[in-house]
This record gives sequence, structure tokens and C-alpha cells, in this order.
Amino acid sequence: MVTASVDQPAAVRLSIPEPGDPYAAACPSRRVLDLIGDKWTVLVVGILAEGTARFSELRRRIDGISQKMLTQTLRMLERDGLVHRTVHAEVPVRVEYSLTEAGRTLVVPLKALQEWAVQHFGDVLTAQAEHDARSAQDE
Amino acid sequence: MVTASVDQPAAVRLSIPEPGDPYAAACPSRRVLDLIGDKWTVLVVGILAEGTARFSELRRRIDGISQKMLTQTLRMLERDGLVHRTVHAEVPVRVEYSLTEAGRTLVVPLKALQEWAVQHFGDVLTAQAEHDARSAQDE
DNA sequence: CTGCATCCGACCAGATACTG
DNA sequence: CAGTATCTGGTCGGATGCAG
Repeated sequence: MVTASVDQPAAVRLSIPEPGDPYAAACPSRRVLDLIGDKWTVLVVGILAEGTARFSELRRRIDGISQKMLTQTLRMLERDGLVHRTVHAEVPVRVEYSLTEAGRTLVVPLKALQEWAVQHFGDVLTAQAEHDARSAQDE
Repeated sequence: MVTASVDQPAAVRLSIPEPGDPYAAACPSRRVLDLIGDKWTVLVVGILAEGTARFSELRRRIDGISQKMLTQTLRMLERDGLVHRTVHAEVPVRVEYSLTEAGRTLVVPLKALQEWAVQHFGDVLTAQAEHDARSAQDE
């Protein structure tokens, strides 16, 4: 996998405005945006923010997620150091997931986003309906 | 255009727990998460937060975005009522984009997220490197 | 219970060519 | 300058079957 040293594309001739400028393709902070770009990540972190949860609990509470996607999301979060995985050597196996210290810091901005979503999705839907109605007329 | 027909899975047999519960697949707030799930959206809104910008300016400042993706992103944001599009009937044509009132409310949580990204991507990269090193050992 | 491996269809996104 | 149209490879993600 390796994150390869992307050779600075010629496109970036401007000095970088800030230390971590997401607008430069080469900037690693882009990877972080990809992280939240995964729609499941937001939901998983949201649940783990409440406390430790088992695999099957996550699966049950996140409506529509497949086993594959949940595993994949958790692996990624683990790799990023945001989620901790604990395997209890019992039979049957019990696996628990929880946020790490770093993971907990992500909760704050994520909650803000979630609240925005809840507060504004009504407006968004209305705007969509109006827009679509107008588009249909123009045909 | 795409807008994807949301397939209502039979899985949604539960009544929706809360007015806007993102954990229910049927809840429209999921669509809002999809919105920010688009990695370009965050960057476009970030630039427009500074003020009006032309198409080519956006294209230039967002390193790596294709013309097609920029158009698509802007159309989506326009449909959602977050971005306003103004066409100046000149030659050559000039088109300007700006955030609507609703769009500006999105800037706040998005900025928070961007700041988190800038502040923590170092930790994330470190965690990844350690994780990968450990994985390589186990082989 | 928790996961990995595989197959496979659907959608995404880049490249290219053309228009007002 | 600011798009639209189309073709296509690549990726995502669900379903299924198997394993520790």
C-alpha cells in the first residue's frame, strides 16, 4: 500500500498557504478527508462515541451496512489509530471496539456535522424538490 | 445526472427512532451525509466560503479535480440549495458561484472538520506507519 | 460470533471530443 | 470560458461460502 511519495505535480506552483493545505493533491490531509468521505465511518464513530461496542452490535445498529463494509471500515479506523480492537479469547469469540484517544477528538467535529445534517436536511430536501420542479418545467 | 434511486431495503422494518436518525437507512439525513461524503464538496465549499469564485478559479485552486467532477459537484450543491450560480451574459461567458444562506451555515461544521484534519493528519500517518510495520512483521 | 476470500454487477470518475 | 456527451476502466459494495 505504502502511500507512495507522490511527486509534487507541476500544478502546485503556488507556495502552500498553510502547513496542511487540503487543496494541494499531494497533501496528506487529503487522506483524512477521504476518511470522513467514507459514509460508514461517520456512523461507526458516532456509535463508538457512546462507548465500547461489539461487532454484532454495530452491525445491528447501523441500518444497511453489510458485514464486509463494517469490517473494512473498522480495519481502516484501526489502522488510522482511531479505533481500538480487543479480542476476548472465549468461545464463542467476543470482539469489542472502542475509540482511542485520537478517535475521541474526532467525535467533536463529527457531532457538529451530524447536528447540521439533522437540522438542515429539511431545507435541503425542499430545495431539491423546488429545483427538480423547475428543471422539469424547462423541458 | 444520477441522483441514485435510494433502494428501500426491506430491512427497514423498525419505526424511525428519532426525527432525524442517521442510523436508519430510510432517514433523509443519510442523504446529507452522502453530500459531505463527496470529498470534493468539502473543498469547494471551503473555497466559496471566502467569497464568490468563477468556475476556472475553482478548477485552478482545487488541485486534482477534473472538469467533470467540478461541474457535477457544483450542480449537486446547487440542487441542494447550498450554492448559487450566476451567469453573466458576456463574451466570453462568465459564471460565478457563491454560497447561499444555507450554504454558509454548512461552513461552520466543515471548517471544524478541516481543522481537525490539519491538526491530526500527522498522528494518523504515524499510526498508519506503525500499524503497517507491525503487519509486515507478522507475515 | 467474528471474520476472510471470492465472484460479480453497478456505479464512479477520468479522458476525449464537441458546442454556445 | 463554461460547459455537455460518450466511452471505458477501475473501484465499490453486496452476496455467498468457508474458517478459527
